[in-house]
Formats: sequence, C-alpha cells, structure tokens
Amino acid sequence: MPPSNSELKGYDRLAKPVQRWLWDQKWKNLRPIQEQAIAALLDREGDIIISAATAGGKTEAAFLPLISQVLQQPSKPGFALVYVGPLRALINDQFARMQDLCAQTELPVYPWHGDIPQNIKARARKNPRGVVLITPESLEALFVLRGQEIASLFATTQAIVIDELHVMLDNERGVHLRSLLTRLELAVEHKIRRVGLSATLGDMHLARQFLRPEAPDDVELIEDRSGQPQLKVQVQVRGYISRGEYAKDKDQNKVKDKDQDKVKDKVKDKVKECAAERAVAEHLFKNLRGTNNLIFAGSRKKVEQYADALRHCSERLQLANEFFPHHANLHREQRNSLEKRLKSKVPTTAVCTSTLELGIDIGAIECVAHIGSPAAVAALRQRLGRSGRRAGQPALLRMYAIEQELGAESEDWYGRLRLGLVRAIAMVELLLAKWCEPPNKQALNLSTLVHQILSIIAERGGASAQRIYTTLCRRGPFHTVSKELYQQLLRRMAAREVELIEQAANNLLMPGRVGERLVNHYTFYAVFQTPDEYRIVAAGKQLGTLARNGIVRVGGTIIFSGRRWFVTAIHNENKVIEVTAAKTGQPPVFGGEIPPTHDQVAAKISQVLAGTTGYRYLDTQATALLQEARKEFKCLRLFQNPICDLGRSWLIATGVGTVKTSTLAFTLESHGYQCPQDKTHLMLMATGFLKVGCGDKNLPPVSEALAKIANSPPPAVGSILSGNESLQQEKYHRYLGRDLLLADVASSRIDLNAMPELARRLLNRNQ
DNA sequence: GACCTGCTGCGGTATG
Repeated sequence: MPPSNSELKGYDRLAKPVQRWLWDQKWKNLRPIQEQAIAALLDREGDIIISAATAGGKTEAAFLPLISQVLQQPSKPGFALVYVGPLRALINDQFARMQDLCAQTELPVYPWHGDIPQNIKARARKNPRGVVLITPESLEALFVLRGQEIASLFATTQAIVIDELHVMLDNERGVHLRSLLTRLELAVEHKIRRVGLSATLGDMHLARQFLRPEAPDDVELIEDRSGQPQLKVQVQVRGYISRGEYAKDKDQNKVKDKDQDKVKDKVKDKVKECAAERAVAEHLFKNLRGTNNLIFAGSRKKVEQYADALRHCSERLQLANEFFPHHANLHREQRNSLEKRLKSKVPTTAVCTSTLELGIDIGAIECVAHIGSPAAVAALRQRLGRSGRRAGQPALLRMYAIEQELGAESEDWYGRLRLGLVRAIAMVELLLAKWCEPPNKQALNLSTLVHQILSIIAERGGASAQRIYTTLCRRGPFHTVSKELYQQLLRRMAAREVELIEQAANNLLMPGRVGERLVNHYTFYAVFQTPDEYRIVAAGKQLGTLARNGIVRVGGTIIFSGRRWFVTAIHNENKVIEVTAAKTGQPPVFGGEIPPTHDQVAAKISQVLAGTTGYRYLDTQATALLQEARKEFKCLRLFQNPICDLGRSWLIATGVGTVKTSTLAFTLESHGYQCPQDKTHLMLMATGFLKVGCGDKNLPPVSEALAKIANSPPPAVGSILSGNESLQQEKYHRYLGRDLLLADVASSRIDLNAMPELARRLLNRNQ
C-alpha cells in the first residue's frame, strides 16, 4: 500500500523519484525527525543539526528533502550535494544506501576516499554532478592537488552534510574540517548550507557552534525525542579484589638479591592481576553467553587478555566460542568478519576498544560491559548509545572495577582510596545527570595551523600572509591566534633551520624546501600523527599490526587476535613479525598515555569520597570497597583540610582535573618541591590528588609555597616549563621551536591562570 | 593506564 497523503505530510513535498523510493521501502510513515527535517530544509535556507540515536533515520531525514530540492532545479555542473564522513567504512555503507535512493533519478553518486580507484575519482572530476561522499582527508587532498578545480567542482553545491558531527567536536580533525569548510565557501564565493548529523549530546549548543561558529544561534536544531525521551540506563557496578595467589609460592622462591626481588614483584603483580581477571571473565562468560554484547576493555592489551580468557572458558566447557577481539591493530578482514557476525543471528560478543564506539550499524546489542572506568563520560555515553535494545527498554551497562588487595606491608593510602572504583562511580553519576565533557575552546592548535598554512600555499600556488590570516584566523577556526602570534609563527616557518615557507619577490608566501617535501608526500593530508608499524603474519596470513615500540623478540610469545603465538622471526627490512601457534603467551604492549580527566569528574570523585549515601547499582563487594575508601578519606581528614601532612611530604586533594592538577605540580616544582610523575602518581593526578615532597632539600611546609602562588599573578609558562620536557605530541609540533611550542602547550595542556585561585581555595579550606 | 581516524601520482608490466 502506498502511503496516503494524510499519513505523510512531508511525503507530498518530495520529488516523484524519492516518493517512489519511499514506496519501495514499504515504510508505513516517516519518523517525526524526518517530517521536521523535510519542513526545515524545504521551507527555510539556514543551517541545521539533526540529532538522533544510531539507526534513527538521520541520513534519510537529510537526504530525502535535499535530493528532492536538487531534482527540482535544472542540472548544472558541480556536485549538488556533499556528504563528509569520518570513516571509509561509513562512506561505503552510505554509498550503497545513497545509490539505491538515487537509482531512479539522473543523479550520479560518487564515493571518494583512499580506497576508491582513481578511475572513479577521475570520472567524478570530469562530470561533477549529483552527490559526492568524501572524507576530510580526501577533501584536503583535493585542495592541495586540485586547488584550481575546487571553485568549479563545488560551484553549485547546495548543501554539505557532515555525518557523526559529535566525533569532530573536540579534536584536531574537527579543527581541520572546520578550516576546510571555511576555505570551501571562500573558494566558491558564497555561503553553503551546512547540515550536521549528530548523536544526542548533553549540550547541543556545542554542535551548533561547530557547524557555524560565527552564528551558532541561527543553526536550527531538530532532535529526536521519540525513541529515548531521557537516556534510560540500567547500571550494575561490580567490585573485585585481586588476591595474592603468589603467597603460596613464597617459601619456594627464596630471595637472594635485589634484582631477583624486582623480578618477583613483577611476577607477583601478574599473578594477582590474573586471579581477579579470571573472576571477571567467568562472570562475563556466564552472563553474556547466548546474546550479542560489547565488552569495552579499555586498552588493546586488555582486549587481548580478556578475549583469550573468554575463549579459554569456552574451550574448558567444550562449547563453541562466542567471544572475539576487535581493535585497530587487528587486520581489516578479521574486524569485518566479526562485524558481520554481530549483525547476524549467531550469538556474538565483541571484546573491543573504541573501534566499535561509532560507525556502521551493528544490530541489536543486549548489554554494554565496561572493564574499569572509561576515559571520559562522553565516551561512555556514546558507547551506551550502541546498546540497540527494543524501544522503551533501558540500555544495560555492566561495569567491573578491580582493586588491589591490601596486605600488611601495603600502607599506601592511595590504594585504600579505591580510586578506580570511585572514578567509575563518579562517571556513572555524571552520565545519569546527563553531563559530558565540552571541547577545549582555548587551544591554539598551532600544529594544525602550520598544516593549513602549507595547504593554502599549495592550493593557490602561493598566497599573501594577509590572505592566509583572514582565511584561517578571522573566518576560519583559529580565532585564538592573535596577529602577533601569527607573525611569529610565519617567521619561525621561514627560519633557515625550518624552511617550511619562503617569501617570493612579490611578497607572496611560497613553499620552502622542507615544506615542499611535506606537502608533496601522501602522508600530508591527515592532520593527526601515526606511528610506524610492523605486520604480524602467521603462515602467510596477516593477523594485524604492532607499533615499533611494542616489545617483541624472536623466541618470545605473544597473545594477539585472541590467540597465543610463538615469535619465529622478525624482518626489520619489510617490517614483518612471523608467528606460529603456541600454548602460552603474554599480551603485547601497545603504548599510550594516561588520558586527561575533566575538572567536573575530579570534583565528582571528591563528592563521592566525602559523601555518605550509597548507590543502588553497586554489588556487595563494590559497596564494601566504597565504604573502605570513604573511611580512608575521613582518616586523612581530606574533606576538612585538602592539604594532608604525611611527614616529609604532603598529599593535596586538589579536587580539579588533570590539566590544573599537573599545572600545580609544575608550579610547585618551580618552587623547589618534587612531584613524582611515575604511573601511580599520574593516575593520582588524573583523579584530583597530588603528592608533593621535599626531596633532600630543607623546604618549608607546602602551604607557604601555596600562599606565594595565591598572592602572585599567574606564573609564566617559561618559568614552570623549561622546554626540555617531552612536549611534542602533534604532527607539526617539531617545527614550532621552544617558545611557540610552550605557547601551544599553555593553551591546551596546562592552565596557568587558574593557579592563584586554586591555591587560595586550597589554603582557605585548610584553615 | 588510551583510543581512534586518513592517504596520491606515476611508471612499470601484463592482458584483452
């Protein structure tokens, strides 16, 4: 039955071929967001954000009316519609759907990313019409390589649709895309309507600001309120203690010297970890088997460990394995087959990293499990969005917090604070309060600015300093860069030891020797940094990749792709690691950094520790661990007094996130104090605690230094950082030199202005 | 105790 007009108000307004497509789909009616989007896109001309859950019909909401509009106008050369997607897999998926939708029209649809053959791209360039689906990096490549063609390719573009807008909000890639959108409008000399497709976030104003920074209030917001009026979540947090099984062997391994002691400590940790891990794996196995689930393990190493442990559970009971690993280092073929299995009716659980956080639809998911707390509330929210259960049913979240058993020898107060569990509770509380981390608007993004300056020069075959400044800093996303700082950056880029740019006789900026080399290499198009990797091969079949710093040696064993392997050879010349099946193995080290925590999360951690109320979603063990943590917090009197005297050192409960806590650490170090930065202490800083020592110096109590900080202007970046620290993190940081690098770091990873106020607050509470 | 994302042109040779 074709839908009748009274059922579909928007239906009548769509072009005939689009109506025929709808009829073929046998849709009973259009969803509310699709009705709203049709009205908004056909009645008005402004920018729009369409926000709904995964599989909520966002793409159709945008393209049904946009394609209708294109069909109602005479066809002129140029891509009528541009779709920008963050993943190649997503573009392939959307291309199939779009081709189907456009099958009964004259409109061609072109996919455009690194895997698309050149002949298809050449055809699109020769006959630019219809719809193009492209990645930000391929759009960048067009600017660099076909700068002269940009204006004609996009001359008649009516709208640019940005998919998964929310993943672009807070990173280098998002700044890059915003820069490209501005450059596109300047090239065609008219405004192009922007349509953002986004998951539902806490604060949608951020998405509007991203889409049209100069006029966020004019961006119309269409939200899907039908599916999930509120984010309904059913949460369960389970606590575990890793008990010391190693104690049994104690007498058998007599300690002879210090070195052996160290080795034994390592073995001890490993055994402890295994015991708690096994219990978690068994609980997961018992509760998830038979349905489709996602287990977010937190790191690639843990993905390998748990996939291996869960496979073991199946083998022991002689049952078919349903648990498989999924992370970026696994070969595409393996990832694809697991994704297919998740979509099928065979019960499947993926043990994964953030690879399965966004992207193609993976079907109905019964439960989202999380081992340890996530890096950010925003990630947790996004992951729960993958729990595609029937409408009206709450998403099911299971969290597993593993804490160390405290022996008599263990007097560490931080162990007793149970910060892993407390952090997990804080994150759940913030999630339930519908809060999530906003992007950092202060950052200068100088690495990405260097990239875009080089790109504009390549696009135009030379450009004036003023023109670049207007494009990128006035109209584009680099608002926080002053004219003075911009000039300083240009001088640096032109310096003899850098040679990124040079000035021609006519004052135009041209590529320098090094700049030319960078721009002409195919690795230029992405703004983010990537490591050098080895391929892991078993019997000629590629399993995946491992970064060069992953420690693997011939004769050793590894766990990879959820199985155990023996390393038979390493070929450095073509970067291949050969393996054969083995009985035992250790998961490889993939490397990485401790993620920064937002101020709100640290504040919530303090609140949870200082509070007295229980949480219904904690199991008995987790409740006991929380009580223990609260007792210790009370014992240290941290709520009354955030500065706790530990003898020759102090513990400061800063109650603020990683950025401010580590800035305080650097500032106190510039006053002569020592703030340890090993893994334990970095983890402490990420939960709002700082340990301060005197070293071998005779220094006054730390409160005296805090008083000085409280009564002085904010410290200068050069006075707390020497420039010798390992600060280079982004792709073009290496070209900045000390002063510009410090300025960039000061804008993003430290907060100097917050210091006097933070010191005052800590001292006032101290009295 | 981190995670993810992306990528062109050209020359050589084989095949229809």
